[in-house]
Amino acid sequence: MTRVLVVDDDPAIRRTLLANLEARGYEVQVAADGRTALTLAADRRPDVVLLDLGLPDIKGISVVQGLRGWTDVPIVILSARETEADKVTALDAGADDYVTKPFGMNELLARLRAALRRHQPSAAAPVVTTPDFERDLANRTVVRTDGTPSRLTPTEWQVVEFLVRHADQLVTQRQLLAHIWSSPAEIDTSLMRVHMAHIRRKLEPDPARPRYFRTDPHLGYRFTTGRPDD
Amino acid sequence: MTRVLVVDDDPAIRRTLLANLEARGYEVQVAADGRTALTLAADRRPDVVLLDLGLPDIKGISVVQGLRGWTDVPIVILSARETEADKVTALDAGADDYVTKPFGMNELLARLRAALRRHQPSAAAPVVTTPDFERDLANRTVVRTDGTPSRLTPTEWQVVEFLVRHADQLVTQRQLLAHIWSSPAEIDTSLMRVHMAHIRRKLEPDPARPRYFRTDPHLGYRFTTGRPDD
DNA sequence: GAACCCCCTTCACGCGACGTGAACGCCGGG
DNA sequence: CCCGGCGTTCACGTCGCGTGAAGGGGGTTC
Repeated sequence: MTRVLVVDDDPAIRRTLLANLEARGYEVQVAADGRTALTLAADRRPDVVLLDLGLPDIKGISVVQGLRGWTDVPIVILSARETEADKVTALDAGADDYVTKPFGMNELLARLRAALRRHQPSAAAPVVTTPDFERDLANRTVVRTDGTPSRLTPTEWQVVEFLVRHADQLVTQRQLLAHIWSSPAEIDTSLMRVHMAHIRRKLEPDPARPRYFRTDPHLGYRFTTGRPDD
Repeated sequence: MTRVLVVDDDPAIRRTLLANLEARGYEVQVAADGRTALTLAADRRPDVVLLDLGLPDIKGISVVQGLRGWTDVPIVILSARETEADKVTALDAGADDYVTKPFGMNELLARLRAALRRHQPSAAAPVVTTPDFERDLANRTVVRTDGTPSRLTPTEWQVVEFLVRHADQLVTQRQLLAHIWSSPAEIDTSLMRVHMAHIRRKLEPDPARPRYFRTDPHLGYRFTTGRPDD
């Protein structure tokens, strides 16, 4: 059963979406404000999020950022604002699609299907444990076995998330730039290097000789839990 | 460099898109009709396709279907038609996004970035295997059967790639120089010799007596998986 | 509204890996 | 015996990568 999280402060729209989605066999959760949305998303793990940008408590954009800090769940924006700047901001924050109100229900459903279709559900468990540290998804912290906890910034978290999701696979610089920075060409890799240095300092037992976050020269990086072999 | 395939029969729109995309660092290919688009897509393997639905020869929808038959490349539809039915048809045929003309360039670019961001290039990895080593295309590594993995530098990889693609065929020095170093004449072959030595040292069981990367005196090299016969 | 703080980004520098050219030794053929 | 092609080694310049430090922008707090 596909789970949809609907976030909108307008009860009428919530009702309409709920009815239409359930009629088509989706399992629907609803939230009226941003905080509830973030909590529900973490708790129920929806397969797709329908998000209204005009929320009472926190900005819709913050909800996008909050979600993107730890999940790749598809996000379809619903908004009455239709200026280009609004759309660009939301899409670059990590949203997958942007539909302006008033919207046609059939089009919305088609865009929903498109978003679901291209999303490959993350294969592995969101919790990763290595001999040296453990990733705590809930509070976005990492606990090292020597006791010292460490906190990752949003960007660092995204990089770790992406690498962990492709464990033992090569992740090219290009993939990272495209996925996290939406950068068309590999114009500048220095940013990545800085963030990788920060990540290693926080997670690696010996940052100078990385065991988990390895470098593939001229290609990219890879996360591996394997033996420390060289 | 990210490659974009632009498909539109209107020269003015092609020009506009070409200029804007190239200004942002994309590598752009253009096609004015559906057949050209399909050929170009198969030939050049773009990272994303911008497709106008109103084409002279075949229906835009057919282009979407033709592409989806063998590739997951993101497709962003550009169309003057804005009825819901058109959008639903295109999206359900496999398109990733649908933008109606006239469109804002910034929004289009943002949607392009979004489409690129969520697309994970499929790792279709033809693997070459010999009794002594195995070439892993996705990971850009070579694993020798004795267990020791080996990493090829970019130049070495190019040479191996070229030779393997012409397995059991003679590859002349001139071909190698032209393809990898873009040197018109065989001014200097010492470079090749150095790189061949490196490759053999990394891959051959006995570098002094090459089994896979053989020399054809006065002519060039050849890669063969056959028996060690002489 | 102003002072903070966090975090992303940019720059400079050192180090090691890689590509390149040249020199040398080996071998087979003329 | 000379000569040319090939494999190997070495030195040097360049580039990619890791690291430290500083700038600046957005959000939060009072």
